[in-house]
Amino acid sequence: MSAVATREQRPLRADAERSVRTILEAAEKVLAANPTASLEQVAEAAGVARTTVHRRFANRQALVDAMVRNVLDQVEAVIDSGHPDTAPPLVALHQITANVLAVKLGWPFAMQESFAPGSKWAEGQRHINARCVRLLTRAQAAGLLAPDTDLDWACKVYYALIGEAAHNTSSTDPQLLATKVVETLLHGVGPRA
Amino acid sequence: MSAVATREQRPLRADAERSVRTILEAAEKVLAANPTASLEQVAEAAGVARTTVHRRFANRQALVDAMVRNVLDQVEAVIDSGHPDTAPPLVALHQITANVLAVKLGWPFAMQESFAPGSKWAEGQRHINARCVRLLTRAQAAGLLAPDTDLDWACKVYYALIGEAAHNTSSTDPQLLATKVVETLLHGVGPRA
DNA sequence: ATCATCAGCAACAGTCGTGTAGCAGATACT
DNA sequence: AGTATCTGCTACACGACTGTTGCTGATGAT
Repeated sequence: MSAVATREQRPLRADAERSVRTILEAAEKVLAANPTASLEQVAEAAGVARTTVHRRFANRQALVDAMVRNVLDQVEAVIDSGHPDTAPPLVALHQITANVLAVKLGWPFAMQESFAPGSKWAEGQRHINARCVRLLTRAQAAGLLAPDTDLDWACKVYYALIGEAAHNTSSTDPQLLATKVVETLLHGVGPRA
Repeated sequence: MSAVATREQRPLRADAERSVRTILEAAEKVLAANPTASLEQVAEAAGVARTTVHRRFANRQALVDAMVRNVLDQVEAVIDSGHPDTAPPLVALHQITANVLAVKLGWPFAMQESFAPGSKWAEGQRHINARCVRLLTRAQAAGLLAPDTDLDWACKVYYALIGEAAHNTSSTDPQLLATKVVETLLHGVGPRA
Protein backbone atom coordinates (compact mmCIF):
# COMPACT_ATOMS: atom_id res chain seq x y z
CA MET A 1 0.00 0.00 0.00
CA SER A 2 2.73 2.47 0.89
CA ALA A 3 6.19 3.11 -0.47
CA VAL A 4 4.92 4.41 -3.78
CA ALA A 5 7.98 6.62 -3.66
CA THR A 6 9.70 7.14 -6.94
CA ARG A 7 12.50 9.46 -5.98
CA GLU A 8 13.51 8.32 -2.51
CA GLN A 9 13.55 4.87 -1.03
CA ARG A 10 13.87 6.06 2.55
CA PRO A 11 10.45 5.70 4.24
CA LEU A 12 8.47 8.87 3.76
CA ARG A 13 6.97 10.92 6.50
CA ALA A 14 3.21 10.56 6.87
CA ASP A 15 2.36 13.90 5.30
CA ALA A 16 4.69 13.26 2.39
CA GLU A 17 3.03 9.95 1.73
CA ARG A 18 -0.28 11.76 1.74
CA SER A 19 1.09 14.23 -0.79
CA VAL A 20 2.05 11.41 -3.10
CA ARG A 21 -1.45 9.97 -3.02
CA THR A 22 -3.02 13.38 -3.55
CA ILE A 23 -0.77 14.07 -6.52
CA LEU A 24 -1.49 10.69 -8.08
CA GLU A 25 -5.23 11.23 -7.80
CA ALA A 26 -5.04 14.78 -9.12
CA ALA A 27 -2.86 13.62 -11.99
CA GLU A 28 -5.47 11.03 -12.89
CA LYS A 29 -8.21 13.65 -13.05
CA VAL A 30 -6.19 16.17 -15.01
CA LEU A 31 -4.50 13.78 -17.43
CA ALA A 32 -7.74 11.97 -18.11
CA ALA A 33 -9.18 15.24 -19.35
CA ASN A 34 -6.01 16.24 -21.18
CA PRO A 35 -3.13 13.78 -21.54
CA THR A 36 -0.71 16.59 -22.41
CA ALA A 37 -1.55 18.77 -19.43
CA SER A 38 1.44 20.32 -17.70
CA LEU A 39 2.69 19.29 -14.29
CA GLU A 40 1.72 22.77 -13.19
CA GLN A 41 -1.91 21.91 -13.85
CA VAL A 42 -1.49 18.65 -11.98
CA ALA A 43 0.03 20.47 -9.04
CA GLU A 44 -2.76 23.02 -9.02
CA ALA A 45 -5.40 20.29 -9.06
CA ALA A 46 -3.61 18.59 -6.20
CA GLY A 47 -3.42 21.81 -4.24
CA VAL A 48 0.36 21.69 -3.99
CA ALA A 49 3.21 23.65 -5.50
CA ARG A 50 4.74 22.48 -8.72
CA THR A 51 8.07 21.98 -7.01
CA THR A 52 6.47 19.47 -4.69
CA VAL A 53 5.48 17.35 -7.64
CA HIS A 54 9.08 17.40 -8.81
CA ARG A 55 10.18 16.58 -5.30
CA ARG A 56 8.14 13.38 -5.24
CA PHE A 57 8.53 12.37 -8.87
CA ALA A 58 11.81 12.84 -10.67
CA ASN A 59 10.03 13.66 -13.93
CA ARG A 60 6.77 13.31 -15.78
CA GLN A 61 7.55 9.75 -16.76
CA ALA A 62 8.10 8.74 -13.16
CA LEU A 63 4.71 10.16 -12.26
CA VAL A 64 2.95 8.29 -15.04
CA ASP A 65 4.87 5.15 -14.15
CA ALA A 66 3.64 5.35 -10.59
CA MET A 67 0.06 5.74 -11.82
CA VAL A 68 0.40 2.77 -14.14
CA ARG A 69 1.99 0.53 -11.57
CA ASN A 70 -0.74 1.52 -9.17
CA VAL A 71 -3.47 0.57 -11.60
CA LEU A 72 -1.80 -2.65 -12.71
CA ASP A 73 -1.56 -3.73 -9.10
CA GLN A 74 -5.22 -2.89 -8.59
CA VAL A 75 -6.24 -4.91 -11.60
CA GLU A 76 -4.22 -7.91 -10.52
CA ALA A 77 -5.73 -7.72 -7.05
CA VAL A 78 -9.21 -7.36 -8.45
CA ILE A 79 -8.75 -10.38 -10.69
CA ASP A 80 -7.56 -12.35 -7.69
CA SER A 81 -10.70 -11.51 -5.79
CA GLY A 82 -12.76 -12.93 -8.61
CA HIS A 83 -11.20 -16.40 -8.26
CA PRO A 84 -10.70 -16.84 -11.99
CA ASP A 85 -9.26 -20.33 -11.62
CA THR A 86 -11.75 -21.83 -9.21
CA ALA A 87 -15.10 -20.07 -9.40
CA PRO A 88 -17.58 -21.08 -12.11
CA PRO A 89 -16.41 -19.38 -15.31
CA LEU A 90 -19.52 -17.29 -15.82
CA VAL A 91 -19.50 -16.11 -12.22
CA ALA A 92 -15.82 -15.26 -12.32
CA LEU A 93 -16.22 -13.52 -15.66
CA HIS A 94 -19.02 -11.36 -14.39
CA GLN A 95 -17.40 -10.53 -11.09
CA ILE A 96 -14.01 -9.73 -12.57
CA THR A 97 -15.63 -7.60 -15.24
CA ALA A 98 -17.46 -5.59 -12.63
CA ASN A 99 -14.31 -5.19 -10.57
CA VAL A 100 -12.15 -4.13 -13.48
CA LEU A 101 -14.82 -1.71 -14.58
CA ALA A 102 -14.78 -0.14 -11.15
CA VAL A 103 -11.03 0.36 -11.42
CA LYS A 104 -11.32 1.73 -14.92
CA LEU A 105 -14.02 4.18 -13.92
CA GLY A 106 -11.73 5.61 -11.27
CA TRP A 107 -8.45 5.50 -13.22
CA PRO A 108 -9.29 5.89 -16.88
CA PHE A 109 -6.05 7.57 -17.84
CA ALA A 110 -3.76 5.19 -16.00
CA MET A 111 -5.72 2.26 -17.38
CA GLN A 112 -5.43 3.53 -20.91
CA GLU A 113 -1.75 4.20 -20.44
CA SER A 114 -0.99 0.79 -19.00
CA PHE A 115 -2.60 -0.87 -21.99
CA ALA A 116 -0.99 1.37 -24.57
CA PRO A 117 0.78 -0.62 -27.25
CA GLY A 118 4.54 -0.61 -27.33
CA SER A 119 4.97 0.74 -23.84
CA LYS A 120 7.39 -0.38 -21.18
CA TRP A 121 4.51 -2.17 -19.48
CA ALA A 122 4.24 -4.97 -21.98
CA GLU A 123 5.26 -7.38 -19.25
CA GLY A 124 2.42 -6.35 -16.98
CA GLN A 125 0.01 -6.46 -19.89
CA ARG A 126 1.11 -9.95 -20.82
CA HIS A 127 0.53 -11.27 -17.36
CA ILE A 128 -2.99 -9.91 -17.14
CA ASN A 129 -3.64 -11.03 -20.68
CA ALA A 130 -2.53 -14.54 -19.84
CA ARG A 131 -4.93 -14.65 -16.94
CA CYS A 132 -7.70 -13.42 -19.20
CA VAL A 133 -6.98 -16.11 -21.76
CA ARG A 134 -6.88 -18.72 -19.02
CA LEU A 135 -10.29 -17.67 -17.79
CA LEU A 136 -11.69 -17.66 -21.30
CA THR A 137 -10.27 -21.13 -21.83
CA ARG A 138 -12.19 -22.34 -18.82
CA ALA A 139 -15.29 -20.63 -20.17
CA GLN A 140 -14.75 -22.33 -23.49
CA ALA A 141 -14.40 -25.72 -21.82
CA ALA A 142 -17.66 -25.03 -20.03
CA GLY A 143 -19.37 -24.40 -23.35
CA LEU A 144 -19.78 -20.66 -22.88
CA LEU A 145 -17.60 -19.95 -25.89
CA ALA A 146 -17.69 -21.63 -29.25
CA PRO A 147 -15.06 -24.38 -29.47
CA ASP A 148 -13.42 -22.75 -32.45
CA THR A 149 -13.28 -19.24 -31.02
CA ASP A 150 -9.99 -17.37 -31.39
CA LEU A 151 -9.23 -16.61 -27.76
CA ASP A 152 -6.91 -13.73 -28.55
CA TRP A 153 -9.66 -12.08 -30.53
CA ALA A 154 -12.16 -12.84 -27.78
CA CYS A 155 -9.82 -11.23 -25.31
CA LYS A 156 -9.47 -8.09 -27.40
CA VAL A 157 -13.21 -7.88 -27.84
CA TYR A 158 -13.59 -8.26 -24.11
CA TYR A 159 -11.24 -5.36 -23.43
CA ALA A 160 -12.93 -3.21 -26.04
CA LEU A 161 -16.33 -3.86 -24.53
CA ILE A 162 -15.06 -2.93 -21.09
CA GLY A 163 -13.64 0.23 -22.58
CA GLU A 164 -16.91 1.17 -24.20
CA ALA A 165 -18.93 0.34 -21.14
CA ALA A 166 -16.71 2.63 -19.08
CA HIS A 167 -17.48 5.50 -21.45
CA ASN A 168 -21.15 4.87 -21.03
CA THR A 169 -23.24 7.72 -19.78
CA SER A 170 -26.35 5.79 -18.87
CA SER A 171 -24.98 4.09 -15.81
CA THR A 172 -21.89 3.93 -13.65
CA ASP A 173 -22.91 0.86 -11.71
CA PRO A 174 -20.21 -1.74 -12.33
CA GLN A 175 -22.61 -4.63 -11.86
CA LEU A 176 -25.07 -3.41 -14.47
CA LEU A 177 -22.30 -2.56 -16.91
CA ALA A 178 -20.66 -5.93 -16.34
CA THR A 179 -23.88 -7.68 -17.22
CA LYS A 180 -24.09 -5.76 -20.46
CA VAL A 181 -20.45 -6.49 -21.30
CA VAL A 182 -20.62 -10.21 -20.62
CA GLU A 183 -23.94 -10.61 -22.41
CA THR A 184 -22.61 -8.80 -25.45
CA LEU A 185 -19.34 -10.68 -25.37
CA LEU A 186 -21.08 -14.05 -25.39
CA HIS A 187 -24.06 -13.35 -27.61
CA GLY A 188 -23.43 -10.12 -29.48
CA VAL A 189 -26.36 -7.87 -30.21
CA GLY A 190 -28.19 -10.39 -32.36
CA PRO A 191 -31.35 -12.23 -31.31
CA ARG A 192 -30.89 -14.84 -28.62
CA ALA A 193 -31.35 -18.31 -30.02
CA MET B 1 -10.90 16.32 -54.00
CA SER B 2 -8.79 19.43 -54.17
CA ALA B 3 -8.84 22.72 -52.34
CA VAL B 4 -7.70 21.22 -49.06
CA ALA B 5 -6.06 24.56 -48.48
CA THR B 6 -6.25 25.83 -44.98
CA ARG B 7 -4.35 29.07 -45.18
CA GLU B 8 -5.18 30.39 -48.64
CA GLN B 9 -8.39 30.15 -50.59
CA ARG B 10 -6.84 31.12 -53.91
CA PRO B 11 -6.41 27.99 -56.05
CA LEU B 12 -3.03 26.44 -55.37
CA ARG B 13 -0.46 25.67 -57.97
CA ALA B 14 -0.09 21.99 -58.85
CA ASP B 15 3.13 21.44 -56.92
CA ALA B 16 1.75 23.20 -53.88
CA GLU B 17 -1.28 20.95 -53.91
CA ARG B 18 1.06 18.00 -54.08
CA SER B 19 2.92 19.34 -51.07
CA VAL B 20 -0.29 19.52 -49.11
CA ARG B 21 -1.10 15.88 -49.84
CA THR B 22 2.43 14.78 -49.01
CA ILE B 23 2.36 16.62 -45.71
CA LEU B 24 -1.03 15.19 -44.77
CA GLU B 25 0.16 11.65 -45.44
CA ALA B 26 3.42 12.17 -43.60
CA ALA B 27 1.55 13.69 -40.67
CA GLU B 28 -0.66 10.63 -40.52
CA LYS B 29 2.34 8.31 -40.32
CA VAL B 30 4.22 10.36 -37.77
CA LEU B 31 1.29 11.30 -35.55
CA ALA B 32 -0.04 7.76 -35.56
CA ALA B 33 3.24 6.65 -34.03
CA ASN B 34 3.48 9.61 -31.68
CA PRO B 35 0.56 12.02 -31.32
CA THR B 36 2.79 14.65 -29.74
CA ALA B 37 5.43 14.60 -32.42
CA SER B 38 6.70 18.02 -33.52
CA LEU B 39 5.92 19.60 -36.85
CA GLU B 40 9.62 19.32 -37.56
CA GLN B 41 9.28 15.54 -37.50
CA VAL B 42 6.27 15.76 -39.76
CA ALA B 43 8.15 17.96 -42.20
CA GLU B 44 11.11 15.61 -42.19
CA ALA B 45 8.89 12.63 -42.90
CA ALA B 46 7.27 14.58 -45.73
CA GLY B 47 10.64 15.53 -47.14
CA VAL B 48 9.93 19.24 -46.93
CA ALA B 49 11.20 22.10 -44.81
CA ARG B 50 9.39 22.93 -41.61
CA THR B 51 8.55 26.36 -42.94
CA THR B 52 6.66 24.77 -45.79
CA VAL B 53 4.38 23.05 -43.33
CA HIS B 54 3.67 26.41 -41.74
CA ARG B 55 3.12 27.89 -45.17
CA ARG B 56 0.34 25.42 -45.94
CA PHE B 57 -1.16 25.11 -42.47
CA ALA B 58 -1.43 28.11 -40.20
CA ASN B 59 -0.77 26.00 -37.11
CA ARG B 60 -0.81 22.49 -35.76
CA GLN B 61 -4.54 22.58 -35.23
CA ALA B 62 -5.17 23.52 -38.85
CA LEU B 63 -3.11 20.55 -39.95
CA VAL B 64 -5.00 18.14 -37.74
CA ASP B 65 -8.28 19.70 -38.83
CA ALA B 66 -7.42 19.06 -42.45
CA MET B 67 -6.61 15.45 -41.66
CA VAL B 68 -9.85 14.99 -39.78
CA ARG B 69 -11.98 16.62 -42.44
CA ASN B 70 -10.26 14.45 -45.00
CA VAL B 71 -11.06 11.28 -43.11
CA LEU B 72 -14.61 12.29 -42.31
CA ASP B 73 -15.25 12.93 -45.98
CA GLN B 74 -13.75 9.55 -46.83
CA VAL B 75 -15.95 7.78 -44.32
CA GLU B 76 -19.08 9.50 -45.60
CA ALA B 77 -18.19 8.59 -49.16
CA VAL B 78 -17.43 5.03 -48.19
CA ILE B 79 -20.74 4.68 -46.40
CA ASP B 80 -22.50 6.02 -49.48
CA SER B 81 -20.89 3.38 -51.65
CA GLY B 82 -22.31 0.69 -49.35
CA HIS B 83 -25.91 1.79 -50.03
CA PRO B 84 -26.92 1.63 -46.38
CA ASP B 85 -30.53 2.59 -47.08
CA THR B 86 -31.27 0.32 -50.00
CA ALA B 87 -29.03 -2.75 -49.99
CA PRO B 88 -29.94 -5.74 -47.83
CA PRO B 89 -28.89 -4.83 -44.27
CA LEU B 90 -26.40 -7.65 -43.86
CA VAL B 91 -24.78 -6.91 -47.18
CA ALA B 92 -24.56 -3.20 -46.48
CA LEU B 93 -23.24 -3.85 -42.99
CA HIS B 94 -20.50 -6.08 -44.28
CA GLN B 95 -19.51 -3.85 -47.16
CA ILE B 96 -19.50 -0.66 -45.13
CA THR B 97 -17.51 -2.34 -42.41
CA ALA B 98 -14.89 -3.43 -44.89
CA ASN B 99 -14.75 0.02 -46.44
CA VAL B 100 -14.46 1.83 -43.14
CA LEU B 101 -11.80 -0.61 -42.03
CA ALA B 102 -9.81 0.20 -45.14
CA VAL B 103 -9.98 3.90 -44.30
CA LYS B 104 -9.05 3.27 -40.70
CA LEU B 105 -6.09 1.14 -41.65
CA GLY B 106 -4.72 4.00 -43.72
CA TRP B 107 -5.62 6.87 -41.42
CA PRO B 108 -5.58 5.55 -37.88
CA PHE B 109 -4.59 8.83 -36.27
CA ALA B 110 -7.06 11.00 -38.12
CA MET B 111 -9.77 8.47 -37.49
CA GLN B 112 -9.05 8.37 -33.80
CA GLU B 113 -8.94 12.13 -33.67
CA SER B 114 -12.21 12.61 -35.48
CA PHE B 115 -13.97 10.33 -33.02
CA ALA B 116 -12.38 11.83 -29.95
CA PRO B 117 -14.98 12.88 -27.40
CA GLY B 118 -15.59 16.55 -26.83
CA SER B 119 -13.90 17.68 -30.00
CA LYS B 120 -15.04 20.29 -32.49
CA TRP B 121 -16.10 17.48 -34.80
CA ALA B 122 -19.10 16.43 -32.80
CA GLU B 123 -21.27 17.49 -35.70
CA GLY B 124 -19.51 15.22 -38.15
CA GLN B 125 -19.60 12.41 -35.63
CA ARG B 126 -23.32 12.82 -35.10
CA HIS B 127 -24.07 12.59 -38.78
CA ILE B 128 -22.11 9.39 -39.23
CA ASN B 129 -23.57 8.06 -36.04
CA ALA B 130 -27.08 8.75 -37.27
CA ARG B 131 -26.41 6.83 -40.45
CA CYS B 132 -25.03 3.95 -38.40
CA VAL B 133 -28.12 3.87 -36.22
CA ARG B 134 -30.35 4.00 -39.28
CA LEU B 135 -28.57 1.02 -40.77
CA LEU B 136 -28.78 -0.89 -37.52
CA THR B 137 -32.50 -0.09 -37.35
CA ARG B 138 -32.96 -1.68 -40.74
CA ALA B 139 -30.94 -4.66 -39.56
CA GLN B 140 -33.13 -4.89 -36.51
CA ALA B 141 -36.28 -4.80 -38.62
CA ALA B 142 -34.82 -7.62 -40.68
CA GLY B 143 -34.36 -9.70 -37.56
CA LEU B 144 -30.58 -9.48 -37.50
CA LEU B 145 -30.63 -7.71 -34.15
CA ALA B 146 -32.70 -8.58 -31.13
CA PRO B 147 -35.85 -6.44 -31.01
CA ASP B 148 -34.93 -5.04 -27.61
CA THR B 149 -31.35 -4.18 -28.46
CA ASP B 150 -30.13 -0.76 -27.36
CA LEU B 151 -29.03 0.67 -30.70
CA ASP B 152 -26.70 3.23 -29.16
CA TRP B 153 -24.90 0.48 -27.34
CA ALA B 154 -24.85 -1.64 -30.48
CA CYS B 155 -23.34 1.26 -32.35
CA LYS B 156 -20.61 1.73 -29.76
CA VAL B 157 -19.84 -1.95 -29.79
CA TYR B 158 -19.66 -1.80 -33.56
CA TYR B 159 -17.13 1.03 -33.47
CA ALA B 160 -15.10 -0.72 -30.80
CA LEU B 161 -14.98 -3.91 -32.84
CA ILE B 162 -13.81 -2.00 -35.87
CA GLY B 163 -11.15 -0.39 -33.75
CA GLU B 164 -9.91 -3.70 -32.43
CA ALA B 165 -9.98 -5.32 -35.84
CA ALA B 166 -7.84 -2.51 -37.20
CA HIS B 167 -5.23 -3.23 -34.53
CA ASN B 168 -5.18 -6.83 -35.53
CA THR B 169 -1.87 -8.27 -36.58
CA SER B 170 -3.14 -11.46 -38.17
CA SER B 171 -4.61 -9.88 -41.26
CA THR B 172 -5.00 -6.55 -42.98
CA ASP B 173 -7.56 -7.69 -45.49
CA PRO B 174 -10.64 -5.52 -44.92
CA GLN B 175 -12.99 -8.22 -46.16
CA LEU B 176 -11.74 -10.83 -43.74
CA LEU B 177 -11.69 -8.38 -40.88
CA ALA B 178 -15.18 -7.18 -41.72
CA THR B 179 -16.47 -10.73 -41.57
CA LYS B 180 -14.99 -11.14 -38.13
CA VAL B 181 -16.41 -7.84 -36.94
CA VAL B 182 -19.94 -8.43 -38.21
CA GLU B 183 -20.00 -12.00 -36.94
CA THR B 184 -18.86 -10.92 -33.52
CA LEU B 185 -21.24 -7.97 -33.45
CA LEU B 186 -24.23 -10.16 -34.19
CA HIS B 187 -23.35 -13.32 -32.30
CA GLY B 188 -20.56 -12.52 -29.88
CA VAL B 189 -17.95 -15.18 -29.19
CA GLY B 190 -20.40 -17.66 -27.73
CA PRO B 191 -21.52 -20.86 -29.46
CA ARG B 192 -23.83 -20.37 -32.42
CA ALA B 193 -27.32 -21.60 -31.69
C1' DA C 1 9.30 34.20 -72.41
C1' DT C 2 7.40 36.26 -68.74
C1' DC C 3 5.51 36.40 -64.37
C1' DA C 4 3.40 34.75 -60.32
C1' DT C 5 3.89 31.19 -57.19
C1' DC C 6 6.44 27.99 -54.51
C1' DA C 7 10.20 25.72 -51.70
C1' DG C 8 14.44 25.73 -49.17
C1' DC C 9 17.22 28.17 -46.02
C1' DA C 10 18.67 30.96 -42.20
C1' DA C 11 17.65 33.83 -38.60
C1' DC C 12 14.83 35.53 -35.05
C1' DA C 13 11.49 36.22 -31.25
C1' DG C 14 8.38 34.45 -28.19
C1' DT C 15 6.19 31.04 -25.35
C1' DC C 16 5.85 27.07 -22.55
C1' DG C 17 7.21 23.15 -19.92
C1' DT C 18 10.87 21.08 -17.34
C1' DG C 19 14.05 20.62 -13.79
C1' DT C 20 17.09 22.62 -10.12
C1' DA C 21 18.47 25.37 -6.07
C1' DG C 22 18.13 27.72 -1.77
C1' DC C 23 15.65 29.61 1.92
C1' DA C 24 12.11 30.18 5.60
C1' DG C 25 8.35 28.49 8.00
C1' DA C 26 5.48 24.58 9.26
C1' DT C 27 4.89 19.82 10.54
C1' DA C 28 5.75 15.17 11.93
C1' DC C 29 8.55 12.02 14.60
C1' DT C 30 11.15 10.47 19.21
C1' DA D 1 12.01 19.88 23.24
C1' DG D 2 14.81 18.84 19.68
C1' DT D 3 15.64 17.23 15.18
C1' DA D 4 14.90 15.76 10.71
C1' DT D 5 11.75 16.20 7.15
C1' DC D 6 8.35 18.51 4.30
C1' DT D 7 6.26 22.37 1.86
C1' DG D 8 5.68 26.82 -0.48
C1' DC D 9 7.98 30.31 -2.59
C1' DT D 10 11.06 32.69 -5.65
C1' DA D 11 14.36 32.61 -8.97
C1' DC D 12 16.97 30.72 -12.50
C1' DA D 13 18.70 27.93 -16.50
C1' DC D 14 17.72 25.21 -20.25
C1' DG D 15 15.68 23.17 -24.18
C1' DA D 16 11.91 22.41 -27.32
C1' DC D 17 8.39 23.86 -30.22
C1' DT D 18 6.05 27.45 -32.58
C1' DG D 19 5.37 30.93 -35.83
C1' DT D 20 7.25 34.76 -38.67
C1' DT D 21 10.21 37.16 -42.01
C1' DG D 22 13.12 37.92 -45.87
C1' DC D 23 15.91 36.19 -49.23
C1' DT D 24 17.30 33.32 -53.37
C1' DG D 25 16.65 29.98 -56.68
C1' DA D 26 13.41 26.84 -58.89
C1' DT D 27 9.10 25.62 -60.96
C1' DG D 28 4.46 25.86 -62.89
C1' DA D 29 1.17 28.62 -65.60
C1' DT D 30 -0.16 31.47 -69.76
